[in-house]
Amino acid sequence: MPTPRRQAAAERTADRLHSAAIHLLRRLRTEDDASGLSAPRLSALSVIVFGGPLTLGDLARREQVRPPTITRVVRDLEALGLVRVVADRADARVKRVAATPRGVRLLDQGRRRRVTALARAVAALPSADRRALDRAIPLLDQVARPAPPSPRRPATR
Amino acid sequence: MPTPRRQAAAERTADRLHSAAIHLLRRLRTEDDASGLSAPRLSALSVIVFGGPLTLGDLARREQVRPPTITRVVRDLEALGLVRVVADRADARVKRVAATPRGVRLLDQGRRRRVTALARAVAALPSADRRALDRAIPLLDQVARPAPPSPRRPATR
DNA sequence: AGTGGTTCGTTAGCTTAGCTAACGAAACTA
DNA sequence: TAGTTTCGTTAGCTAAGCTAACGAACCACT
Repeated sequence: MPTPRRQAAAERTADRLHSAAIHLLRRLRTEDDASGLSAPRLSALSVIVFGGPLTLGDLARREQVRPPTITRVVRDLEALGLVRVVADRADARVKRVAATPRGVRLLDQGRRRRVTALARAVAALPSADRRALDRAIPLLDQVARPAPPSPRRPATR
Repeated sequence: MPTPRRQAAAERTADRLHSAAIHLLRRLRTEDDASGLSAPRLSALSVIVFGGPLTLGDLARREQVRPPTITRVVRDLEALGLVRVVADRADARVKRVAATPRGVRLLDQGRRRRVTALARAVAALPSADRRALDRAIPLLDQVARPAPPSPRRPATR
């Protein structure tokens, strides 16, 4: 494919991908209700569960939001008994946040529900379509990755 | 494929898709600012541009939001001079919304800017991968769609 | 011709989740 | 010890979603 046409085709793909991602996210969000947690809270909880005890600043960076947003999310999650905030012994400015057993349990159930709804839709596809989807997922992750400094893949652990 | 294994495979696919969608959306969100339009507005404008004149109800369904949300989005897009709302001649209840030339232009420019990074990543893929990705996008939209009443695709125009 | 239900879109008002600006407390530096 | 930086919070704004309630237009059926 000549370069200009290839570029145009890539932009069309990127545009449709953008739209599809928005729609998919909306769809997933409707499943959040069942868990009782909204998407941002679930996402933060997920990071806390898998990321171990984190400072609030780290959590904000991982979630790509500003500190005040994290303050509120953590406050709410704590009020729900899903996380526990403890003072750092070495530095009195920082707070560390960790998941409670209840938080871990709820995350797992919530995620399962979300995935299950999606899985039903996936299972309803003809098998050729399922294979096509399966094959595309690593590509999604790849294009979602921030532009690497070198064209060569830098041995990502 | 036997049903239990098929179900398990679908759950794996759904799980990975869930994760990929989150990553992709985060990545895209960082590019949104350049266009001057928020993601929901851009998405609605895109549907209007490519979907021809639409009723507000149709637009709401396509965007998977409730009517009041669309009322507001369209009002704002109209105030920005990007779309035009006209009365339907046959039915005085409905309104049709179409893109203005400025809307088309802005979508194109905004889209171009916004998806450039993504398009670069897409263009960097081997052509077989690009084809695979392209093929999967309608499937993403399909699994994102709320569960249809019948398993048979109902001849969608 | 009217009457009763249905559909389309809007208005009102609420919630959630993001942001910036400003600030206090703690830590670091010189 | 005095100034600067860092961490998190508070205050207050905006965007974007929702439900409930409603008016206007249409449709069906006497």
